[in-house]
Amino acid sequence: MSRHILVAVAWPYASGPRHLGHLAGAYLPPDIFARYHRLVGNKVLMVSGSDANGTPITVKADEMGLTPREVVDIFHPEFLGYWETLGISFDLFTTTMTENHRTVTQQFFLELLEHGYLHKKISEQFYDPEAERYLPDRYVEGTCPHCGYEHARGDQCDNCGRTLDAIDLIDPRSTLSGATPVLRETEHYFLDLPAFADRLQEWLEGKSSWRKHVKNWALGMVADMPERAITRDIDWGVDVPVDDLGPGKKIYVWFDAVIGYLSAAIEWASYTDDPDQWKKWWKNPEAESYYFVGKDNIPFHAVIWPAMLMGHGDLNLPTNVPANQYLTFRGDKASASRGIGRSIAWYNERLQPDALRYSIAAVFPEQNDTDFSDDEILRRVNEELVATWGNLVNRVLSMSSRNFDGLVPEPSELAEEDRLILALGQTTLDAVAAHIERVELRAGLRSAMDAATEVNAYLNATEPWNVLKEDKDRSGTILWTAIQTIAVIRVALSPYLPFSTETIGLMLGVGPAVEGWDAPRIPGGTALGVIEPVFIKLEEDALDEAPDEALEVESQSEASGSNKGQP
RNA sequence: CGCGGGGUGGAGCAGUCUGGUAGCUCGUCGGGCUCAUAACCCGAAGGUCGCGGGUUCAAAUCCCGCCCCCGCUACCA
Repeated sequence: MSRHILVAVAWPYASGPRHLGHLAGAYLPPDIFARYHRLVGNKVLMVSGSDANGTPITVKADEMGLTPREVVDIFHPEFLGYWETLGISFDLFTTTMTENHRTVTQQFFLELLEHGYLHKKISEQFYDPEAERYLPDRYVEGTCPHCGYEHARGDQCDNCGRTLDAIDLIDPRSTLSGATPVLRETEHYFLDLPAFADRLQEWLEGKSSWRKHVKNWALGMVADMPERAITRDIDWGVDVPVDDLGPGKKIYVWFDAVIGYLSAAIEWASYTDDPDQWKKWWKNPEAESYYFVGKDNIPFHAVIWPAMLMGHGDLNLPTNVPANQYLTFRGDKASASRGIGRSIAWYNERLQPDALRYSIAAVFPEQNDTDFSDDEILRRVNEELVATWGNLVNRVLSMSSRNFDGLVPEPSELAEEDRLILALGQTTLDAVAAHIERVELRAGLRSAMDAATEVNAYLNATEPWNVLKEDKDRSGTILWTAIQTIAVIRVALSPYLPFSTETIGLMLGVGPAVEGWDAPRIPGGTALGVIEPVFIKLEEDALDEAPDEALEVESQSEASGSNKGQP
């Protein structure tokens, strides 16, 4: 029976290029997960979009001398380019600037208001009398109350690293005008999170399959939650749908960003011939939803968004939030100034998409921060992808093609060793499926690659190239067996490596598409395609950059913004 | 300060819940093979499992204390 699966992907801020950390944390995992489920026959809806609101966008706009909308118009297309090149298979990648998103957000707000979960509260916030506007924390600078550092930002002190409250700064200054900001009372709507504490706790404790760091962090947070402001004194964002706060208020970005998962599903459905079908993923209690985010976003997706959904009612809560930890580049000194700032686009220009997908998926930081470097990419690609899998395909198919008239050999009687390796195919599919179902994507990839190693060993043991000289039938049987197994491993790897999957399908004579999550049979006599190496072996200096280029990348990274995925 | 996660052979990770001679991928060294993108296969060396106590016949695994790293809502990967 086919399941409905919502694959919700963290919304990247359209404030700068994305880098490999984002890819590993939030974008590649959901694609692998979604591709697998589509092959199994489940109904997948995978949505996300550019987050167009929020301080990072306005900061960036001020920096570039553009309007926030113009900033989004620069980076949103860049993101679309990443997904296209890397095959990240969104059903919809929209933005939070759409009329639809505005409407859905406002309706959500009104629903919570009606249910009594939103309260107005007056608080104090810094106001810049010269610029005539309220200041977000990071627009305020002053002396750190903890260490005395004179240029601490309102949200954090760069010297001692402590998280600050702007109000605690000594001798505060506005970074906009230099003026001394004054505290002003301002009224805002707050989400009554404490009202959900008990329900959240009960709900979270039932999540036995969640990753430990996600569940425990969420549970720890539930124990002591303050009410949380959902409006702000800013002029860029979604309008508050009630007018009793007075002018100059917008919905706070984190509130509208998570609603994007819902609004994007609704927008997607509006383009189909059944505009109501988003409900199959959101209102059908059997439907599942998986939220792919970085670890910094756990509070929003494992606690606050579920609370909002509970308050709204009639919408599905997350099935799982398989948040990844961080991919770090610290270990490689040379990369400290390069790898971090490099955009996904930079790597796309230098690597085959599947090579990048492979090297990242092999090190997904699923349990803890994982260190990564350009050397690691080269190694993973050359020693694992090219040598083990690419070479297996190449050695088997070129031998078959050359000695059997470009056809898949006809098998004769199977030996025990052949049956064993054929059985490996189904075992591998089952193992990979089990891992992906549990969102253990790295382990799933490992299982598939292990199968490739076993086939290589089978070939070394059976030596079809020698057998060929005395017993062509036997040699053909061995090659037929290897081809069947390659065909299965191709299926198992297809969620990870969609591009080479197509290439290999053409070589195998079965066409580019994978039909389903099961072992295909390729009959003897099938015409093989043109056989050539699938993956390009990388030169050692493939990721070294030219000197002049370095400067450009450096400045780009300076300008580049939040690399956080999310609200 | 507090909360969560982590600290395992040269690198990256699994194992910790359900104590019982420390495992995987890569690298290194040696061997085999030669169909294949100098690719593939086999074997070996290499770890007092962050530190110090404790429980136990037995601890990477349970308990206590300490140290270090990452994150905790925005430009930090």
